[in-house]
Amino acid sequence: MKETKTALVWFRSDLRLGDNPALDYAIRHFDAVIPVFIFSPEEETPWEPGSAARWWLHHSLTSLDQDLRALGSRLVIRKGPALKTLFELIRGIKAQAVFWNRRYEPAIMQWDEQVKNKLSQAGIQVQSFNGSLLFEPGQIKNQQGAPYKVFTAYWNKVIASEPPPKPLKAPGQLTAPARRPQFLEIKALCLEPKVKWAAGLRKSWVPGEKAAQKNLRKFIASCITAYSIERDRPDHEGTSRLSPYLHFGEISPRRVWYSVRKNRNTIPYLRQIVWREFAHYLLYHFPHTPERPLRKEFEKFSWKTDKTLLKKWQKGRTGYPVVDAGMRELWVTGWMHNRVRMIAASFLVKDLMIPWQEGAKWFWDTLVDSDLANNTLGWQWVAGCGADAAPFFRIFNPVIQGEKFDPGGNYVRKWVPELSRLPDKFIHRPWDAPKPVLASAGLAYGKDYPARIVDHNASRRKALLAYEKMRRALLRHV
DNA sequence: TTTTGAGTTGTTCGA
DNA sequence: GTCGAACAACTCAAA
Repeated sequence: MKETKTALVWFRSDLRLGDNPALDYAIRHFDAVIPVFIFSPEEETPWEPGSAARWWLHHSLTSLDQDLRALGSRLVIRKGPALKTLFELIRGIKAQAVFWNRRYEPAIMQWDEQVKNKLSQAGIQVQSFNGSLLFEPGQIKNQQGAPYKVFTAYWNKVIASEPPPKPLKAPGQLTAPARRPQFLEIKALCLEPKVKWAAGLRKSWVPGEKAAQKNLRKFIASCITAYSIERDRPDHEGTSRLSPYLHFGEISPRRVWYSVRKNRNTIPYLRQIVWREFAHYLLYHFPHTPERPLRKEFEKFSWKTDKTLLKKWQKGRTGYPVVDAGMRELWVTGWMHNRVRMIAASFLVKDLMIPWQEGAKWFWDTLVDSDLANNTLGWQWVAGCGADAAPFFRIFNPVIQGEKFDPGGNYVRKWVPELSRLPDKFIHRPWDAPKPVLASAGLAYGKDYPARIVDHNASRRKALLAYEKMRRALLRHV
């Protein structure tokens, strides 16, 4: 009798069955395939999944397990360390091979290298695949052979290159091995928060591959052509909201790429998908950037550490309605509209002059889509210290931004209900509202809703001065 | 090697 | 109300 060939497929940030290169390869070359997920946050420090991401992961694993059951399989859940666990599984079921889709975070890539070497040395067949990016980050270079630091140049290169591989079909069935290894219940990973805090997340999201596909279809059918304008409106549903699904790999960027029919109207959205790509590319080539600025001169910037102000920002009590709305949306739903992310981030970095790393940490813990590459790029972009960043003197005015992108104030009214009865004219500047207006809106200004914690005009000037100082110091050095 | 043109998302000021 | 320039040079990438 012929020996049964068994392979492990190690699931990580690719919690899907469709367009999953590692799974596809294993099924085509092996008799039995065992899907495995190993939870080992200690191998991701200091960027282990935050609270919101853990909640998402719990439900995403549940969904993946359900989809696997429909194919006659189950997801084998274990706790790390990854290498040790893989060896245990291999011995237990006599597997000959391990396959996985790569992650591109610097620390994880180092672990992967080790895992690959040790497994190979033990005579196990090992192969990793690209399941989460359109292009291999190492392969795109400018004419000088160096990595791009300007998005448009990167974009031009990408669209002039060979298109990414077409997405792979999901398997129709999965042959289980004769003996299944022991596994944990998903609950045993303790991913769900103990406090009731997850209610807002549950109300806002349905994690999982099916939901991801449904959302993509819906977005393409109804929003994508108006995306370039509507994406800036936090009071409308103009974005795809695919970020958490992309982060956990519940949908692949290749699927998105090929589902979007390319014409003039859809380019703005594809550009965003390529921005995600660019973020991973930069993290790959500049692995220190989650902690330190890409532009070195910013290490000399005179940031302020003020725990009280940071807390007020985190809680959405800055006194600037659009900033507070965003921070509260984040806290309740685990997500914030991108336009508002920029406004809120600019406020932290420039109005409060608190280091961008503090903001990045808070976002990391509270976002369901927290992604090291995207989060790093976003914060460094706002702070002016990253690739292709906004110049530092470009400072968002929270009132103007609010009036421009939430003109009816509906976004603010939704998330800052104590302001909801203010007329449009004052919804983004309650400090200007005359007493009778406040009274008829039922608002005790400074009590129900906080007075501004800083004056934007003054803090803007201070930030510009600090920037000027940093530049001068740099020039003296040269 | 040198030159040239361009660079996600802004605000303010003055004409 | 609308428009263009200034902000402040600098770095990047291609020719």
